[in-house]
Amino acid sequence: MLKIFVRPLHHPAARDISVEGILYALSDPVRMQIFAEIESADCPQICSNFLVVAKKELPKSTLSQHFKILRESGLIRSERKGVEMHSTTRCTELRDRFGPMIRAIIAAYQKTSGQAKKKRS
Amino acid sequence: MLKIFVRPLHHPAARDISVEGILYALSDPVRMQIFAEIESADCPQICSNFLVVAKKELPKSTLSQHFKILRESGLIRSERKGVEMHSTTRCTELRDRFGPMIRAIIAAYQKTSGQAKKKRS
DNA sequence: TTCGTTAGTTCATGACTTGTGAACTAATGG
DNA sequence: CCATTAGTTCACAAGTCATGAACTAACGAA
Repeated sequence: MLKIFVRPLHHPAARDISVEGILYALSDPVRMQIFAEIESADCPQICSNFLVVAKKELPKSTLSQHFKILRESGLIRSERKGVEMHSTTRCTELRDRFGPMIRAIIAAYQKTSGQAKKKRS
Repeated sequence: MLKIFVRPLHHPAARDISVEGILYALSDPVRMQIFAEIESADCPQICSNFLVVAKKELPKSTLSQHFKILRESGLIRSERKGVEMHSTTRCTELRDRFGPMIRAIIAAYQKTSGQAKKKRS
């Protein structure tokens, strides 16, 4: 049968990473948590996607989408390692392009998470 | 007839402002532009909503929604001044709660805006 | 007072997005 | 070659967003 299912794993070039795209990616609590975990585990940290997340009671397809959005926003770089997927933050490129923004976001998130009573909308 | 149409103009308390809500609000290019304009026009700057925006070729209802999202995320404070609406950034509260995050986002946005070739999704 | 204008909100709805189960791929280990 | 693990893709229901139409609310002029 030989269906060719190349799955390209697209990562944007550094110059194509936008502030808006990053903010959008991190505006979801699940993605923020995932990214903060990868980021704070000593940059650049390599980890299996679904071990990092410890399933979080979310379906695989949902997590797969979240990782895709993080990847395509330029925040993480993913590589297939055998049957697993490993992700690292693109922290050097991100710092070069956006200065202290990412660090400031993670710091603010870690300082305030779990204490807001309301959410948007 | 005397319909009472109180329109409350809700602003969240500082402790209820979340990082995710702010990132979501600023992940839209129109809102980012509006906020950057208010913010960079010397904090806290008071300005008529629709003059700041100079209509941007968007319908009023759309802009009204964008201002509402900025307001309810906690980024701006709005006040009715006669027939106009005036907004200021809540920069002191935001700095107290989130440190340099907002400034870092605006700086990164101003440094890179207009140069990304692709956008999210 | 009433009319007109300006500034903005609310509502309804159609278009787009997002989350998820089901079915799939792809690598590895018996 | 079958089973298992890890993850992706697809389809579609449910939710969110953008916008025109209709409205409010303040003010100025006659």
